[in-house]
Amino acid sequence: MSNSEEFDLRDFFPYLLNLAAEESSLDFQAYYKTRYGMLRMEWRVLFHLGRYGEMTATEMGQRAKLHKTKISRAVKALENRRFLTRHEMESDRRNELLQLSALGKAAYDDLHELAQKYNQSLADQFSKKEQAVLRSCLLKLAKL
Amino acid sequence: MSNSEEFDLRDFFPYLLNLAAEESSLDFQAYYKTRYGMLRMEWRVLFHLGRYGEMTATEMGQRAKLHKTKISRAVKALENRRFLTRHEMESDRRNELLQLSALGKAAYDDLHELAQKYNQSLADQFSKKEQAVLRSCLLKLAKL
DNA sequence: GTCTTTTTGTTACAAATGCAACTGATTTTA
DNA sequence: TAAAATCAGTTGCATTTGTAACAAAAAGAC
Repeated sequence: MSNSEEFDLRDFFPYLLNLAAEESSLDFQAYYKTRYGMLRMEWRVLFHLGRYGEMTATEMGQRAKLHKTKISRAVKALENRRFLTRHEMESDRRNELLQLSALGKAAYDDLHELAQKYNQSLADQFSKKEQAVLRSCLLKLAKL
Repeated sequence: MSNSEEFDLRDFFPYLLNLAAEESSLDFQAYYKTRYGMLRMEWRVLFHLGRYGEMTATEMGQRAKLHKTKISRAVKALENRRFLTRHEMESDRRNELLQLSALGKAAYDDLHELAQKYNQSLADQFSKKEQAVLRSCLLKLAKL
């Protein structure tokens, strides 16, 4: 029925990508979760604000391809924990400018630095050449 | 504050992997979802049984690194839809041998073939060399 | 001007997941 | 062999997510 030459899950890129994504996120996730009580979306929002400066939720949604409900909830959670503040824009009161508080910036700096080290430890498994190929393939697959 | 040489989300492998995994799964996911009403876990369980033959839930859990509750629920759903049957093992009545029904096998054959084509279309974006590097990096990252 | 449409962001409800407690079967220990 | 520990699998509950309906503000039609 199923001979050993057959197409295997280990050959199926979506499967491999999912496993690799989960596995490679675990330790970092554990850090921001236990240290700052953040969820993945909250970490992403924090990162975007820390990295690219203040912006509105819609702007972030376009940049990061995140749905507005995800952002809305992450922003609320971050606001409750005093990591960011919102400022209604006078030009259009539907828009809110999001920006990190000092607390948020401190968390960003810490996580940013850790992310960099963490990433390096992942990359160190591979040669420079492999890293470059991997990165460019992932960018293509992610349609970035 | 944040200069443009700074470490970016696009350099962060866990992030890239997550996006690539999501994006690359979308179309295939849509197929088994609309065609067979399956969830991701159900497709994985179906695939394992179709590809590797009958086995117990625990065996599958080890093979696929899936938690037993996920398997339990996926098995129940597949059983309800008549895609598989269970057989209590006489040697140890805690164990249940899972095997695909004819219906399940048909679904597996269809999805297996599609997965292969789908995978090929993903792979076609890259050179043979790149494909090999990508695959080996992902296997390492996934700790397989 | 006011009526309709679009846009920003929130909320409500259903589905999916993770974790821990549970049942029933088997093995170990004393 | 009786009590305790272990193991396979299930269920319940709390958390997270996805979808769609929603309210408020702004823009456009007329």
